[in-house]
Amino acid sequence: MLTQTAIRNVSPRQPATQPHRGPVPSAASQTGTIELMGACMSFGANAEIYGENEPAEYLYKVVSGTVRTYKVLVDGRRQIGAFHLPGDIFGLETGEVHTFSAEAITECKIIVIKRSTVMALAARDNNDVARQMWGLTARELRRLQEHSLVLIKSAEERVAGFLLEMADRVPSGGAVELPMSRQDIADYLGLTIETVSRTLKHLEDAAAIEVPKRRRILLRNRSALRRLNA
Amino acid sequence: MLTQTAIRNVSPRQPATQPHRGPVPSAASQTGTIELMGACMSFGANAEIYGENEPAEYLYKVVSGTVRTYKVLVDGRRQIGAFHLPGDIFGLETGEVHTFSAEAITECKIIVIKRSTVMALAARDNNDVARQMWGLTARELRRLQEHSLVLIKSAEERVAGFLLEMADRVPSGGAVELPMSRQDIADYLGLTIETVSRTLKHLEDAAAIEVPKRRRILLRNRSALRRLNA
DNA sequence: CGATCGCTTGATTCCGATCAACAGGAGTGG
DNA sequence: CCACTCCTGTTGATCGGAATCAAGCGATCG
Repeated sequence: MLTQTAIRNVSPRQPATQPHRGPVPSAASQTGTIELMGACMSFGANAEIYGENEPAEYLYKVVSGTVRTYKVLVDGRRQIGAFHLPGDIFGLETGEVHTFSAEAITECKIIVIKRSTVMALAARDNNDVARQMWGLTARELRRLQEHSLVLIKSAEERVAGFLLEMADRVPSGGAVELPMSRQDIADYLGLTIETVSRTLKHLEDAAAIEVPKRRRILLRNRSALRRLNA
Repeated sequence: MLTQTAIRNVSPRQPATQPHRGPVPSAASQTGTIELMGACMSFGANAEIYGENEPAEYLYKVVSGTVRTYKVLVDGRRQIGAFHLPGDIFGLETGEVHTFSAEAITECKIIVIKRSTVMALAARDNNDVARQMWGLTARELRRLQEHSLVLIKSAEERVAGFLLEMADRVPSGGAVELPMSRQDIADYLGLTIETVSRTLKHLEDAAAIEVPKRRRILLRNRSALRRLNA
């Protein structure tokens, strides 16, 4: 068992603990054109799903759990590009290799589909599949375009925007259950954990949110958050 | 002829001066599948090409000149998403409206193609066109994914990275002729003009670059820049 | 029960923003 | 030609927000 911890910055902040396990046939949550062709796999918390620059042989759909995709610079700084929640498809590439790494944040069940299968289908028969792939890519592009605005936002605006984004994606009525750590949030928003923590406090003091448990956040005043979101 | 101009945003830093002119038949620089179907138009410096949330009826290919795409927040902060140089295609959307605004930075010649034409072609005959569209979208996604790393970079790293990016795109051997202002660079990198200016000075002092004219930059030491790019 | 981990809170530092003045062209008109 | 303005970019001084450094705290777990 790896006891290597507490290195913190200088390298992987959340070292992956488990490599791929063999495909574990399991019930898919919903049906569509694509996910019929794949097997369901399980990943433990912090398990690596794939690494940057690895050949992109598969495409993934989250059944349960949460996934982060990220890049790390040589000196250990990490940028999380996206969080993927149940229903989301990720790992879709047109190039030969993955442009990001992917890790399970929590325990995950994920449908894994062979890329070649999809591509062949898109090429031969059905150009509907090709359009579906294009649609997914474009959707991801729009998300990232929106996210690029964080560059010109203050810490408060970033955190407020993040909470609204999460609230939209997990329609659990007023309360947001965060699957990811403060460090993950920080690396997604380009802030430090301390700043994320302090900013949540500010928002709580301003009565915009309530934080009954660390990972559970109630949005008390969405319009205030939206105003902050700039 | 539409004369509707100059409504623009609340506090335009670079107000658009000219609306669309009528299509001006002109020689295309290169041939491909797509640009055969379009007309060439001219835009003056700072002319608006399209606005955010306007219906995305066309798709654009730069023949000459440079284009910026951007979003502005209510309070006037601007984020430039991309610079488009000759050969680049932009304005491609899967949704019904543009997610960014687009303006000519310099005088531009641009091929304008009806979106419906391309889409119809992609749907009916040729699924090669659909794949080409997908490829373009994916390419843009990768660019933006790479750009998202600026969030965790210092001013020096951002500017160094920008210069290398531009040098790659304009293969003019060692020297980079910048078509955009310092303000544009700043809004692309999430910095201020002052910081961009100072950082260029630092890089010059460190003998990594040379700035004989304001818009002309010589990369003296690329490996140093690459090291800074982190 | 200590131990570890994830998070919070406080003190201080520092990078880049802001405020402010100035410099160098480019264009204009006398 | 020069005097003028306008515009873009540079440079300097100061400020401020977030990073960094450093404890401390409260869960969860062996």
